[in-house]
Amino acid sequence: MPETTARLRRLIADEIGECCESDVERRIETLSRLAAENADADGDVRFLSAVANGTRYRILRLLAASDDPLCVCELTPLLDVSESAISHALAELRDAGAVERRKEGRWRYYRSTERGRALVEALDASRGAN
Amino acid sequence: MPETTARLRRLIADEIGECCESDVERRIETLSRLAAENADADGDVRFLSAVANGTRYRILRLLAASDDPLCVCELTPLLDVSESAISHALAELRDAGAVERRKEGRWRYYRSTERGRALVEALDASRGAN
DNA sequence: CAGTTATTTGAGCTCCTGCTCAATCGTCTC
DNA sequence: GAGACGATTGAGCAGGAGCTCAAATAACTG
Repeated sequence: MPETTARLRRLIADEIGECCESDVERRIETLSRLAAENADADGDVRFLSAVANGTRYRILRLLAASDDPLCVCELTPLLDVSESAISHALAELRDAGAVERRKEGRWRYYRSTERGRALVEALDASRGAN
Repeated sequence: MPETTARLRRLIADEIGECCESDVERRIETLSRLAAENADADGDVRFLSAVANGTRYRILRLLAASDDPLCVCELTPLLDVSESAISHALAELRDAGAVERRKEGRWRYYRSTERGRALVEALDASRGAN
């Protein structure tokens, strides 16, 4: 990584007049601590990737908004993709921890997790904020 | 859509003993209203897609956590991808409304939007909830 | 236990994503 | 205005995502 810090060094020099190697290192140190605080970046990205898709996001919204859990056959008529696609989608959402499943006879009831609801609420609350 | 409601009909029959066509329609009606309430699904998915990537999510976290806006050259040494990749990433985050830009001489300073911060906070708050 | 029914799983195909490299755009400095 | 500099943009490629179809499970029903 020879060139990655050259510009940063000049930026710091711009800001405080002078800049030696240790100034650069200190700044990088500080910044990298920022993002690390209570983060599980990979887990979060897995969660976000699961939700970042029209079909899956719509499913999550339905489940998050519904008081009682819903079963696959209730989702099917609302989402113009195949039943199979919905099942695949639910599996991904479940892996990611956005959705939970309960078995009951041959029906499977799905509902949103806390985290799923938290995401939907955050998006609703911040809509049009900026 | 010939087959999409057949199972739903049987589910309702399971639940309430009987089920006619209008019961099915009423249920679908109710459910589709659920997800529609204060939603902009496409916009949300665009936003989520922008954030659902290791590089972009790390950038967002850095910007969301930092008190002052950061410039590209401060991000570069923290994110083992090219400067160009970071610029692409920032452009996507900006399009999606997760990040804002301020020009200052030849430097460009980026900071998170309200919405970007809201997302990060929701994820941090719900970590390990389920 | 043979047949339905509700859902899941796997294969496979197409299209989209994320990166790098090279070229370009504005800004500043001499 | 020539050159350096910070950042951006576009082309292009490898690998991943999202869907459908067909086949497999698992549970109930006679």
